[in-house]
Amino acid sequence: MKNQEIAKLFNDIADLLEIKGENPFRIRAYRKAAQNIEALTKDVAEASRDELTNVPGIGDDLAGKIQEYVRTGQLRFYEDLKKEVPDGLAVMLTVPSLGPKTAKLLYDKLKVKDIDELEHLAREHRLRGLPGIQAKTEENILKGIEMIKRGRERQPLGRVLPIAEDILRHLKKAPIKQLSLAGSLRRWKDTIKDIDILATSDNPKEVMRSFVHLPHVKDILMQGPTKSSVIIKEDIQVDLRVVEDDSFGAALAYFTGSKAHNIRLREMAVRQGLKINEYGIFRGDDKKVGGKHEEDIYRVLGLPYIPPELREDTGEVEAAIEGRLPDLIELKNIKGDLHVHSNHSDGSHSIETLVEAAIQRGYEYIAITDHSKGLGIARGLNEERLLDEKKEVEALNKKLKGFSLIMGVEVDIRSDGHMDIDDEVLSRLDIVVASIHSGFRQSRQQLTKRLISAMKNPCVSIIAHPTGRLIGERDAYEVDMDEFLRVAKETGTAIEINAYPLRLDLNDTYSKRAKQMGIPLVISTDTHITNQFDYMAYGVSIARRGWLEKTDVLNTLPHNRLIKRLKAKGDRKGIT
DNA sequence: GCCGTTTTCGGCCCGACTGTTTTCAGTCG
Repeated sequence: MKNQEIAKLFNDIADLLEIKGENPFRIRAYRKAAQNIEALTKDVAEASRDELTNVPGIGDDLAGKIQEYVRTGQLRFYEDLKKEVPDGLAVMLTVPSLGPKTAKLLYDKLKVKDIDELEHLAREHRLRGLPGIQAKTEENILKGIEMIKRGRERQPLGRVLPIAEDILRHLKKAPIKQLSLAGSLRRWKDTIKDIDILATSDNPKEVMRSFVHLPHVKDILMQGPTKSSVIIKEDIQVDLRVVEDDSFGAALAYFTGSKAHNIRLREMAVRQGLKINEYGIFRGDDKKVGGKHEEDIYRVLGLPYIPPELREDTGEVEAAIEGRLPDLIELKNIKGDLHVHSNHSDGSHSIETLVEAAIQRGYEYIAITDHSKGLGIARGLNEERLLDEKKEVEALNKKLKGFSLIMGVEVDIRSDGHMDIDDEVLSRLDIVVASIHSGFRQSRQQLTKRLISAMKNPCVSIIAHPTGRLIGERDAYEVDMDEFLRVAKETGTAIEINAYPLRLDLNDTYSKRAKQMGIPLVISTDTHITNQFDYMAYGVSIARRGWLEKTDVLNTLPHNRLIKRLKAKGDRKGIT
């Protein structure tokens, strides 16, 4: 897919236009288009001109630019633009507190065009004296550079959420009435840049004081009467906003975002003679018609409530208008976990212990899917040990009431595309989860071929963590996702949304695409130790962000129907 | 640069905080 590439191109163009001081709405058009292309499930390289202009935010001009880029591998307009704006100047925009105006000023007056030079001049106090720049600005620029060096990239949701919840627990000691996470955390985005918190209080001043004095805080970025920002020890920015109780809903909607979603709502509001801000929704001049509850905003606009996970302006507003919002899957719909490791391979617990933990979580079943022999490091099972495990599972199953163990394996897809366990043995299992654990550096073609050969094996029920990404540690390996999804559909193979916080693989965008194509999905945790069963919430959040409903996910089915579905593939009876 | 139950031209979301200013521009979300 060229989508990411083109999105980056448009964002780069927007940066350059900003430095040039171009019309801000033109700049916004590029950013908007970039964002929509990024979220698009269809490959723009294969889209017709009509299909392109049908994408919101893409008109004739940008469609032409996309086609030029797809056809020639570059864009004349961008190449010309780069000649006008010196190389590397756009990088300066990554410094917090330094925007396009200042970057341009620094270049015009001092010929500064990269961050090292900027740091040097700031240290020598040679920036001050320029219009609008004094000691404090110099200091802030140095602080910003410091932050970049520490690396403020996005962090995995699973790492940030527990920290955020701990901050909430501490904040509750302040005189607070209502308290909520907002921002991308509340939308359950898979990576998080900063933690947004909203509170209501009769004594905002005291809340702000408590906030900046939390034990987590390393540095205070700003502190105002209703809004403060700090950096915590984990190098994450935390923003706290305090409003009155009567504005809680409006503020929550506002701070949950996404920005693009909010802009859509506000545009709708303006057309209806309404105005939305963080204090409420207003008719005409200043008559407040809602804002205490988040639902007010949507109700007054004539829309059904849109869940936070959908608020990305990727079609949810249109769906709301047309009354076709999905009835999103919920954690409580999940009836069992289909990817679980025991101490037969690299898990920490006996199968009995896993069963107890699963029952505690209200599950009806789990699948035992230990590694196959190719994964020596994980004490993977050969055919013989696998069949021994099967006997143990069968014996346990006889003793269990109201709970079922499903006997399976996580079979390694070898580098030549063969399964690491004999087909005859695979066919005797209830479920076969196949995945790639080696040869990540193979070509896109080879990797795609391996996945396809696994899906064409009638014994393989599910492809686990299909792109192999580990957020912040390892990029997804190269797979032709179009081809992968097409074959999944053709063979009736289910695809896993792996809920392990560093994986979250499939991601939200591809989950949505898989759903649209009618491919069955499962949500599994890849549990190696019992408390990892709780990662299911992260998997469900990806599913919700992918617009999935209960009926799109196989492990919402009761045990007998699940087994039928899984067997249907091998019998080539099709999926019902 | 996009877009249209006000519009094919003239609009385009809204406000807090900071620093450098004597009333506001720049940045951010």
